[in-house]
Amino acid sequence: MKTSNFPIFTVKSDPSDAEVVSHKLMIKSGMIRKLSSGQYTWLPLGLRVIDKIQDIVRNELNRIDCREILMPLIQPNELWKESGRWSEYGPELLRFKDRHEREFCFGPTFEEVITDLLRQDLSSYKQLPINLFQISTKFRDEIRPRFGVMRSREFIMKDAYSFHASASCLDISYSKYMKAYKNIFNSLMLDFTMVDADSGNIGGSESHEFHVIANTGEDDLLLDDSNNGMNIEIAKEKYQEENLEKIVGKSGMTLKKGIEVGHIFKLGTKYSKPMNLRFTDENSKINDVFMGCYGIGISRVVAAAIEQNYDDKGIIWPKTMSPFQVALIELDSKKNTGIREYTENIYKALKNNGVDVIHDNRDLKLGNKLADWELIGIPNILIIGQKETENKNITLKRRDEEEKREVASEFINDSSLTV
RNA sequence: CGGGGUGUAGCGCAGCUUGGUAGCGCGGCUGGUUUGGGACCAGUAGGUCGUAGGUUCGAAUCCUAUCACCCCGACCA
Repeated sequence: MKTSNFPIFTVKSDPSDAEVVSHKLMIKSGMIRKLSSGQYTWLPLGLRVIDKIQDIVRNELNRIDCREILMPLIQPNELWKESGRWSEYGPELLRFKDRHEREFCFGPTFEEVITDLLRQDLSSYKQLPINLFQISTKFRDEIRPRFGVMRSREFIMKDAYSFHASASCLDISYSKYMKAYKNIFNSLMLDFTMVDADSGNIGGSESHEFHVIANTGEDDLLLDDSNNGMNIEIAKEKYQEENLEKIVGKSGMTLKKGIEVGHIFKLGTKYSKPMNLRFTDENSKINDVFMGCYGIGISRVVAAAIEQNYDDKGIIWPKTMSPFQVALIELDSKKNTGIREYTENIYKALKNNGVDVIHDNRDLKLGNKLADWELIGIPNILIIGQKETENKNITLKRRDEEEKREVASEFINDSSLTV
């Protein structure tokens, strides 16, 4: 990839309407632009980060044999009436009529649609378990969207659903997802915790939340020294206490702020029963299907990762979700074709090595280019100008190091440049 | 929905109190000099001052309405 055909839209000044650091940095680095409140366009740079996260999520879900599907964004109200949520779900559910006066809603979550899907094709216990997921844009008409993509109305979510012949099978699957989620957030290199949670609007018997720990988080968590614990609603119930300070005293644990990036639920038969999703078991008996559902806020993960990894220069990406592994800066190439040739060779060699590299061939000064790539947060910056071309070496500036250093051109084979 | 705030050039802002026909920084474009941490000089383009109405000889400025956006709260994955 070269900057000549990969638009870089960095800006110098802080956007006037951004409050939290992730929102500011996502705008400044040119990852997103606002369309209207709670709705953002993902630019090429931002979308690369989304893609990196999705790759990791897909990989882990494939490992537990969860298969990908894609469901429509707009859903007919009949299904929601069947489940009872047409009346239960608040104004967050954006409803509208089509030209035939049929009522629809924008999908905030997909239990109804997938339950309907499965009841058409599921009949026997021999087909179970079934695990499906999708990654798609969801819409929730938030009371107050805020903090950029942290709490937006349109957002990208991975939602998975599992279907089982019994509660014990659901339990087994639930722990598989729990493990997969831990793998996902470990792969994303985030400081996170899993806590006992309230199942809220989605419903069901048991649920756990995954939080990225960050001071700017909107959720209160009660955690012990190893960051195990529960969300604050559960804590209030458990300790029969509303006052947060008293809860801390009673529990001996600490209050921390978290950004909820994942939530897993044991739904049981909450949807299968009212919507008649049933199967015939080995004794020819008809039973309700046991279900689980498992969400990850992909777009929110991006913001959460930044809240946890930045400095005064900009973002510091965990390498697994960085839009690029290497920014290759070419200097002064106008006056000396040897520089261009040497840089081009390094670029090609990096690509041949499978390094995810962006070649900055813009006609800008070193300071401008460094500032851009440090703002964007690329882990490795390689600089090539007159000096390096003559010495046949490269200057390396790591995002997490203060000083630049000269390395031999063979450095392009270094394993630290790949994920 | 309640409270607070902001809308002026692509971005960030000043001007508004005290009405006289719009300015600064950054960015853009052209030319030149530069070039290893956000260069300099010269020139140039770009704005129905959120929108609508009103007051006035005259409105970015005063009045009314309205819309959008941000913050706090209630709510929520």
